[in-house]
Amino acid sequence: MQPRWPSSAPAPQSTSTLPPWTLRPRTRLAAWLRDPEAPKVIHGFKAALKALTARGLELEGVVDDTSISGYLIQPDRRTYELAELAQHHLNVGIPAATAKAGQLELSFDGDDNAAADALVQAAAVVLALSRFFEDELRERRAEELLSTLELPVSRVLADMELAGIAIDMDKMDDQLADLARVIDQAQEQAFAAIGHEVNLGSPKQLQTVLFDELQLPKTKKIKSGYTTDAASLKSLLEKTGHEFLVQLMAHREAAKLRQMIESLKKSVAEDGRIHTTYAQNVAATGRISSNNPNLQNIPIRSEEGRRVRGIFVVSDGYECLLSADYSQIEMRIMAHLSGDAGLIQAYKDGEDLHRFVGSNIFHVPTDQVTSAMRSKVKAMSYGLAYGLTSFGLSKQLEISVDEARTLMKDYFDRFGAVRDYLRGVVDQARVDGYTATIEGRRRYLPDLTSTDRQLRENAERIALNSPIQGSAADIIKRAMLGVHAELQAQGLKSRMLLQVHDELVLEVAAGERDSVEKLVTGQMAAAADLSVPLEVQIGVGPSWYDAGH
DNA sequence: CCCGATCTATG
DNA sequence: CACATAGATCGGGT
Repeated sequence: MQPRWPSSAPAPQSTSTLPPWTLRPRTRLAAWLRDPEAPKVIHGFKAALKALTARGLELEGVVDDTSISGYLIQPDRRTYELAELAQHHLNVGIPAATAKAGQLELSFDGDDNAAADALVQAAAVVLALSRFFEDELRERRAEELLSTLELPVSRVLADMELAGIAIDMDKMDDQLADLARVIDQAQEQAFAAIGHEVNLGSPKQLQTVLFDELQLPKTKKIKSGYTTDAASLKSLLEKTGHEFLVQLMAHREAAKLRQMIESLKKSVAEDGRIHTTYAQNVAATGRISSNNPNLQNIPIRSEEGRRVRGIFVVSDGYECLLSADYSQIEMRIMAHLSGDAGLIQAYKDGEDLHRFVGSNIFHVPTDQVTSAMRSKVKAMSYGLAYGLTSFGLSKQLEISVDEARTLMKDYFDRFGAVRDYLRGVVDQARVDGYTATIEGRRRYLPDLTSTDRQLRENAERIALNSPIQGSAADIIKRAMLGVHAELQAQGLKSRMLLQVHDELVLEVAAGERDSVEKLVTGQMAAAADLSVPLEVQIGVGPSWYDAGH
């Protein structure tokens, strides 16, 4: 009996990013856990025990029903460990597993019994191995984060995945038909503009058309020549007014939307709903990611794209969809973390932050801040949390580097605490080797001391951003726990469906609208105790489009 | 059939 | 020469 990690194996490396392995699908896992008659558990577990023993691994502690499920619902830990297993090229004894180099995949395409068995076996493996990682968990001071935040959130996510969101198939088909018309026409006119056909979806062929045939001015260089991205096409159009560009851009946008809707259509389950899968262990900052399909990047910025949100609808028995989002949460976190008195007061006073900042750095009264000034300020304020450079700002705003530099200087002259904070974060991270969020979630950044300038500066920008983005992730996770618990406590039938980083989408049961609105606002606002208030905006409507604000 | 490159959607 | 993601398509290489 060898309960130790194989001595030949290298020690697990501490990495800043948790590996992207997921034990899927959580929807079935959640359903299985809720299944009152799940006697197959015991059978599968015994088989797992045997498989483990055969490989010289030992299970410690209580190995009854309770402790099995206890580990089954620890996806963060579970996936981390399975990934480690893969790194060590160990066969975990799961029949459906295929272990390539550096990769381990669990497949549950069989019947439910097989799926359950595989899950239980995976759980047994995790149970056997979890203690190898307890040291690292302790080292990272992450026990509380895991037990009070991530694990409870995991259960909430399981509910959300299982619920899914209803889809209006007719509306979907209408939009597809509309887009097909736009695409056909744009393609036809694009071909007419250059006198021949070309694959509009091939950047390489487009390069030939734009820069060889049409002799348009050169755009930004990329590995394969010159870029044909949207920003460049737009600037080319402004310079040349060429009809081909108009049609190409129209084609790109419509084709992209059609593709997205087609893909969403394929994701609609038997129940007429889309069930995404959330991952807690992919984004290094602590954000949740969504895949299969990704419901966190449904268009909103252009009106054409935004209409896609109209296909996400409220279902029978419910009154409406409700969208609740944090207003400027990252800026507020920056105000809080930096302790900048001016910013904090502005938020406390409920001012329009960008207008307020604009008035300060342009030295005009707030009512004389033009929309051009405001949008510059907005771009800069957001950029600060990304490690903005004057060059980057100049490109973003299409202004000179000098103007951008002046803008930043004026900002820091007025809000010095922000500059000090940003500088301090990087210095501290260099000393500690990691950054931390308000909940203590760490991101290790070994590259901060690299001699490679590119690597080091990348790490520095990551160090600036991670506490901010990560703290926002912490906060909305706390809010989700609060909303989930409070819905239950008040015996409401409304339910959370989606999370989009700073937004929650709920399906409101008949007659519950007022209480849900109050509850969600309250829980989101109270999810963290910052030196600035957390404001929550609410919208309701029959579809996600209508609930937007 | 895999994978890097390119492009684009979101916060 | 901005932070964090997911994913489609193209086209060259295995």
